[in-house]
Amino acid sequence: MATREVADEVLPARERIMAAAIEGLTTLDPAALAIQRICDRSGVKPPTLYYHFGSKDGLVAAAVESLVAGWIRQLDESIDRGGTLADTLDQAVAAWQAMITSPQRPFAVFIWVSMWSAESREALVQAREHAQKLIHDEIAVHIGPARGSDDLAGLILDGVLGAAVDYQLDSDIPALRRRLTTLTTLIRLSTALGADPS
Amino acid sequence: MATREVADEVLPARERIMAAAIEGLTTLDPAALAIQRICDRSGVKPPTLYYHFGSKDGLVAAAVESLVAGWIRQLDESIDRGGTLADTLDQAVAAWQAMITSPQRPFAVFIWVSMWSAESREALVQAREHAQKLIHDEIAVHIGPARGSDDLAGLILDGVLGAAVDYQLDSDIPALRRRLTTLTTLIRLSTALGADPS
DNA sequence: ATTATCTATAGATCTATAGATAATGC
DNA sequence: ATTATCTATAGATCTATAGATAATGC
Repeated sequence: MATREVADEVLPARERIMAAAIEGLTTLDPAALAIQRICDRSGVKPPTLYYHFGSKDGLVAAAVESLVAGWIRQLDESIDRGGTLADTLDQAVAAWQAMITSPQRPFAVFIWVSMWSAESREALVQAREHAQKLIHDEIAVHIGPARGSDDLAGLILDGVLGAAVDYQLDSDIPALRRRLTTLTTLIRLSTALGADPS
Repeated sequence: MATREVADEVLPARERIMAAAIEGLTTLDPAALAIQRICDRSGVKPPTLYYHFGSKDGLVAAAVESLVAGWIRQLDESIDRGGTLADTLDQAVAAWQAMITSPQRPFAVFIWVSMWSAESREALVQAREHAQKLIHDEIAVHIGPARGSDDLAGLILDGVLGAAVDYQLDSDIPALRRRLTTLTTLIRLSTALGADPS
């Protein structure tokens, strides 16, 4: 008998399959998503996988949905409401850095799925909107509802996405940190001036 | 006989294969990169492809190298040296928008390859550095060599990358334009203050 | 002689399913 | 009776190559 690699044998098969699919998605190698590999890692035979998820696309969609829910939870928890703007920004940098460098590579999965899986695109659009709203609300706490503050929140998100792509390319943590702090510096600058890009 | 889809029959086989591989890469569907499909589209049999490129990885690496060279040429040509900062930024937005929305989707390929092909990563790192240097030099023309201006150039690139990911997700051209102009507005703001994030 | 291309196929995958069987809940 | 899992396999890929043959350059 092969060793189960991903999940403990006591978990229900459905959850073991999910865990193995998520593990495959986060390795970022499209070939790693093979049904056979997922079955090997979850100690299950293909018919069991198809019984629970219907198809490979169905499994990927379910795994992405689970990942997205986790990201949103993680983002919500990382927001420290009530501090100064400087504190909030420092904590945001720490949270983003942790997400970008974590082994689950949420941003990399986000980017990869946004290009590969039309079926899961809607879930990603909603995750993006949720994240942008979080950032926007946090800015609004400190500078009030300024004109253009929603665009500013979008720009911050883009900067973080870009930094995640860079990190995927060079795996350079000091450079990542510099990119994120450059971003927050610019936010500070911009909000100090009223965040009105016109 | 099947119709040749990608390149005219008079081109040498090697170039027809390259054209088909690039077309496959830019469709962004990993499955579309199959050897058989590339052969069908270039009117060639597999042994001819292997004769010229040795392996699938070799072909992908050659195609990426060709794409990267094209991107760099395109970026170089899009720089209008000698105008005001405002003119330069307007033209940069137009050039970035054109690249992001072009059918060859250079940013999407860039991002996709950066995650998928370890072999081609070095070419992408160099392309990124070249682009950052271009942006940096253009800023330096207008505000002089300021402290932090290289970080600012990196941030601009990240913002463009992030906007490209967003566009991949929602295909929303007005939103893309807004994201890019928000970015250039912030550059204007930042350079007006001396581009010193400290 | 060398360079380029083909016919034909090996051998390893991959997704998915038919049909049998075991476990579970009423 | 229903739910969950298995054995076994179909059928369609996929990458890559052995070996024959045509085209080209000296």
